[in-house]
Amino acid sequence: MFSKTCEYALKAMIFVAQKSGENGRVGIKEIAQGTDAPEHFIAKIMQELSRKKLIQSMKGPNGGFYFSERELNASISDIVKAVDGESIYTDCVLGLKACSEKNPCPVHHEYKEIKRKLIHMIEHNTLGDFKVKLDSGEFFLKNQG
Amino acid sequence: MFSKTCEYALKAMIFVAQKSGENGRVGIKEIAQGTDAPEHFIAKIMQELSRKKLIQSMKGPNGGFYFSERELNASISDIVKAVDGESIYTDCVLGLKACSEKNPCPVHHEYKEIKRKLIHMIEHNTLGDFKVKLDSGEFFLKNQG
DNA sequence: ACAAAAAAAGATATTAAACTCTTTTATTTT
DNA sequence: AAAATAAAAGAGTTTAATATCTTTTTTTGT
Ligand code: FES
Ligand code: FES
Repeated sequence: MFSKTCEYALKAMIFVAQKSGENGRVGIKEIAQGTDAPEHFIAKIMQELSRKKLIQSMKGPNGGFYFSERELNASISDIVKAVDGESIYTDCVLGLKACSEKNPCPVHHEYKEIKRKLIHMIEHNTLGDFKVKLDSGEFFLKNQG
Repeated sequence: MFSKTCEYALKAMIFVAQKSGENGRVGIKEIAQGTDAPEHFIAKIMQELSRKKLIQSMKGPNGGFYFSERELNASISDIVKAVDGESIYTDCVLGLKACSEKNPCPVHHEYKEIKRKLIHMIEHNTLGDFKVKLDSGEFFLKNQG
């Protein structure tokens, strides 16, 4: 569904949302550890997200990534768009140039319902929401073991 | 959602399902044309599907691909499994090793509903069903123009 | 039997995604 | 000011997906 890069991005953002707060910033090493992602790769991704103002960063000792309130209101969808572009909105299941009513593929009418729910899911979950969810301990960002 | 290879496979299979029948077999060139796919690439894919008994093929003059009744009962899901494997069943939205109740990611509970519908969609649409659909002229396997 | 047609098979090439390594810049602490 | 820390930036590598090209085998029609 999403690119691997995007999966890493989402996990990292959710991880930082949970970890950061009063206590301060979260470093790349900690993010990589906490989400089972390759350190240098996730660093690149965070760099990009930072450039796009979806997260704050600070260099130097005690530096790292963190959120201001504003950014905690960003939805999964905002991150997905930043990394994978609009494809989830425009892709046709069978790979037609665009998913549309004018040139529908044979599964279009069944898929559009699903797509609606998919989009609802990513647009109505903010990073802030996940912070609460993860604190409950019922959800994970990496496999146990 | 599906790999490009899988999209090609699906379109090709649906195309042949529609075209074949009393009139006979459908050649690779015609399939490539009719689905906007690279000829040599789709040839490879059909080869594999034929080896997996999801479609029949015949070499030589008037040769090509065709279905027997049995194969027209195959679902989208059968083709997806043959090409992309089980990933649609097992993938976690955030890329955890597996999508499961035991190690759920933060979007799992919302996603599993969607996934259920997705799986229903691919399991309850047979190639035969598409034949009818496409004959109606309301659906397309490639972009117009 | 021979030539033509068409898929099967094998081998190779291209491209894009995923990942790594090295150097630079900003910030803080001493 | 100097040293240490950590992200930013740049460059490079690896791997997997996508695509093409060439040869072989099977079948049919003459
Ligand atoms: S046109 Fe194919 S999913 Fe909408
Ligand atoms: S565990 Fe992530 S979607 Fe099910």
